[in-house]
Amino acid sequence: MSKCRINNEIRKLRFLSNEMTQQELADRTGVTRQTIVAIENGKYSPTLELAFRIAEVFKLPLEDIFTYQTDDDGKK
Amino acid sequence: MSKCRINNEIRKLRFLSNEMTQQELADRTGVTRQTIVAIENGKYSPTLELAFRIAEVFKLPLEDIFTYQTDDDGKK
DNA sequence: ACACAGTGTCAAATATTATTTACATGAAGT
DNA sequence: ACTTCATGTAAATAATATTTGACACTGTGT
Repeated sequence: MSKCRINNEIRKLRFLSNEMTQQELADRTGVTRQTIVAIENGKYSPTLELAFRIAEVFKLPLEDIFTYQTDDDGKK
Repeated sequence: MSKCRINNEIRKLRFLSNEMTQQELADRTGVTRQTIVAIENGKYSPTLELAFRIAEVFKLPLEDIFTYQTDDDGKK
């Protein structure tokens, strides 16, 4: 198919949320800090469930945090 | 925390999409039919990546297909 | 009766993601 | 210099998602 990737705004959103630390986001989503680090840095993408929990912390729709990039998405 | 679950409208959407079969959705998302069955029937939730691919097939935002139910979600 | 398409399920194997533990760096404060 | 805090990384392990292959059930058509 295509090399589609998932980007996320977690790091940005942490800082906009009163500079929330990785540890706090980890606590609030029920995972370890290392998991947050891995996701922020694109090591792998989270399960749908974790993605929803993160979205909930920031009180944003999931797609405001994670974006899926397709090839035909014509971004220049 | 809470027993939060992820529901999906895949089965419904397949029928609304010209009665697409599980096999066709599987082909279009690059997974096996068993994976689609398991997700439709709530055996487990897909990875974020697969969720995005499914959303793409139906040309709908991810959150129109998968919904996360929280305890405090809109309950009075 | 027979074949076939669509679906459900099950078990075992593989792939991917999550967790733990531990160590490292830089910035800020004492 | 020393400590604390936030962050990055790596390896081993646990947990979950996905695949493979098989078999069964129902409805439809021949």
